[in-house]
Amino acid sequence: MSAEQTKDRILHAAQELFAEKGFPATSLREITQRAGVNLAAVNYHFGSKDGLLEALVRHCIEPINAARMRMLEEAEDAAQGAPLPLDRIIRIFLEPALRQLTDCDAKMPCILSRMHHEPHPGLEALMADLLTPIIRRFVAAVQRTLPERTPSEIILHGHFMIGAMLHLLDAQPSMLHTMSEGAIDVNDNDYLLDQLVSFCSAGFQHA
Amino acid sequence: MSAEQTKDRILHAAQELFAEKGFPATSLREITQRAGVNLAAVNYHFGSKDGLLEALVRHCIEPINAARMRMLEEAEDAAQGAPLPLDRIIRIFLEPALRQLTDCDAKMPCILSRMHHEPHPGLEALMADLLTPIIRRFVAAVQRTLPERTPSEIILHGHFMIGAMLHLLDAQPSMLHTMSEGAIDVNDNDYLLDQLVSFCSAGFQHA
DNA sequence: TCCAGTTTAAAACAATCGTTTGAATCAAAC
DNA sequence: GTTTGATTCAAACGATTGTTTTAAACTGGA
Repeated sequence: MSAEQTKDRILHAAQELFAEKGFPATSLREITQRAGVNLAAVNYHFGSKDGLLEALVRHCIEPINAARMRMLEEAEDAAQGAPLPLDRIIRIFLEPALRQLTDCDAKMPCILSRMHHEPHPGLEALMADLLTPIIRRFVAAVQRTLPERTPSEIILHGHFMIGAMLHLLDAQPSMLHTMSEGAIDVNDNDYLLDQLVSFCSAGFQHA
Repeated sequence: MSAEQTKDRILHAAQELFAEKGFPATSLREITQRAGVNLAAVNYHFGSKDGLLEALVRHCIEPINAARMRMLEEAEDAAQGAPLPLDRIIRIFLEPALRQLTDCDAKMPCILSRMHHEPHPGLEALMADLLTPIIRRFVAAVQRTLPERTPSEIILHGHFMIGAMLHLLDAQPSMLHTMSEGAIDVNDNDYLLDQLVSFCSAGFQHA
């Protein structure tokens, strides 16, 4: 097995287990067993368990943020300087994250929410580093659409939006399913995305 | 020291440490040391570390839910059968939770968010048991105000609202503070509550 | 074929974990 | 003052943790 294959299998197993049980409750033996590699491979390839976590965070977040940046730039280019509709901006922010639910192995709780809520030393700073440029970019876009809003208001509303998104991504679809007595199709990600975009768009524009 | 004092000190120390570092990463030795009690006291009074977690969850959640129930019933009684304004319902749901931020020791990350996101076996079911009656009660109240909404829609919007609330309660005020370059006063809980209520009220009423 | 560098394998490391034990201590009832 | 039950204490238990070590297996270029 090549080195890249080994690293990928470790990352994949770690993503599943961290999402399912959290970082401290997951042992390296569990990860390497599921990945089918030797225990020492984690320390060899990633230096430490903490190193694996940081690599996993980057591995999961960076593609999402890259997609957000690309889609926002394409939309702004196409608009030729005109402000984008608010729901368009919000959808561009939310869709790459929610798409994880569709692309990932079925039923896997999403690692993205776990990364935001895992209280690990240094992780919050790393997440802030990865998210700050994206947030600034989207705040600027919203400000062009809602010029009467202050940046602080937009940031606070974005905070609410991210919270709603993370909670939807979290391992709680069962809660939604049981509470609605099966009426909500938790696998219909297009519907969930539409509803979330509408909810947040209205929230941003509140009187 | 009486037995009740011992249990309270353990609960208090556990609340701080679980909120700060999460459940699996917090050792009983750390808790008992901070509480100033003997290590064996946890197993004596709560049976096990898991038993302590369950007791803490009930200790933290039940007062909030009791306040929600009481305030909603008082408001409905005063309205004499008329539907309550939406923002009134939402404020009654959010305020008892956000008040924790004011009442708790300053700067303490809120345990409420951690409890929702800690992936511990059995904890999700316990949280569902504690929250289900409250949610059903509030869904019924909202449905009287927004009769054109289906229960499923209200539940989904409530899900978004809870996500926004938990993210605000989470240990991320520093993120808000730095992103807004200090313009957002993260200690002004009245302002944060007002904004969250407005955001969610608009979200519930979206076209 | 040989060799240098890389990756894996199994075992052992010290440290820490939750839990249990049994004696010591406490408070109150008789 | 003695007894009884509840509570606290220090110590130790076995198990598991992340990490390191040593040798074996593999890799691709001369």
